[in-house]
Amino acid sequence: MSVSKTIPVAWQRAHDHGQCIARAMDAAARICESRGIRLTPLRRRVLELVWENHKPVGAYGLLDELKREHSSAAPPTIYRALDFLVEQGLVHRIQSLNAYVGCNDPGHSHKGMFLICNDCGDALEIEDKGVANTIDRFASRLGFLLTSQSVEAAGLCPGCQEA
Amino acid sequence: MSVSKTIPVAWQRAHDHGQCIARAMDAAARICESRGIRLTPLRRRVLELVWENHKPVGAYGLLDELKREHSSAAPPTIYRALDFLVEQGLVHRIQSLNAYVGCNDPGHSHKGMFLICNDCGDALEIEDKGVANTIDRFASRLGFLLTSQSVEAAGLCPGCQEA
DNA sequence: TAATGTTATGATATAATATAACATTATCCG
DNA sequence: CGGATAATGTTATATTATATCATAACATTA
Repeated sequence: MSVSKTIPVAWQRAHDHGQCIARAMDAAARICESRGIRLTPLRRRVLELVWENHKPVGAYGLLDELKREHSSAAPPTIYRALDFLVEQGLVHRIQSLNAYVGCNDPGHSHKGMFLICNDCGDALEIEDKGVANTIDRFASRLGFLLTSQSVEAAGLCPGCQEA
Repeated sequence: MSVSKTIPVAWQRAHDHGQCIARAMDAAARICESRGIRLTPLRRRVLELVWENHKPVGAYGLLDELKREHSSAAPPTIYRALDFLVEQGLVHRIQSLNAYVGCNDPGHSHKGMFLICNDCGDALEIEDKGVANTIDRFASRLGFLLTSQSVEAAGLCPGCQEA
């Protein structure tokens, strides 16, 4: 991992993926196992492709990659796999980009929040109970029954500000 | 305005549009005037159409409405007008719906937050400094330079829970 | 008011994203 | 095994958004 004096350590640490793919695949296998649902080879491969990109990637980008090794793949192929992975919380959908990114911490339900760099396209997933709780409070005060929430912020990451 | 015993007053109040269209059009005219930019008849009419829908409406829905009175309208026509209105903060784009809704409180920059009903499709804009500030703090701690944020929560509004 | 630059709109085409619908194959479970 | 369910294959199409170039309206200055 390279080091910069001007980029906050917190950001660098948040981006230190390490063995993230292997860990993510292991976690996915365990989660599906424990839920009695099927992480088929196709779904597994799509999850790998999402992780291999290391940043949000669109459905058609993934489809192109998948086609190289799986010639029958078509739009429904990739959308079904992505729908499954998102439902199981293994992948997040970034609404503002129409793109998908691996969930850093699958398994226990959590409300994703993303910092998205408009320059390099990277997206950092942040775990924060404060925002989620504030939204929950608002909703319940208004009698609104929440089922999902999406928090996305865009701007420039530390690295892209330097350049 | 109809009254329900089980729907929180806060929600009902938030939905009491009253003379909202007229007010919104006046506000838009004043804002554009003060900024030295042009609220052309086309842009003005698109803003009215957004408001007349009273809930988030897609670009092609607006286009169909616009075409009835403006036969030359095509996709770029509506997207240009919407881009302008969003840039000026007169209209919000709901990312999770690919739809547009009038801004309740244009002029002074504010971070929109929306409660979106999956049943009736209505979206309530909420003004909240808490969420925005939390996101700001996170970003600055990580050295991330924020330029925009989008907070959207989905579920069932009080009315649709009753049904 | 003619020349020029700038902004807005017209018009056509196409890109990019997502789903419908139905056929076929694989897996589960009695 | 055999019937039910779930997953994938296949084709077609719907929906959302942008690229591109041409023309028109408006603004600025001479």
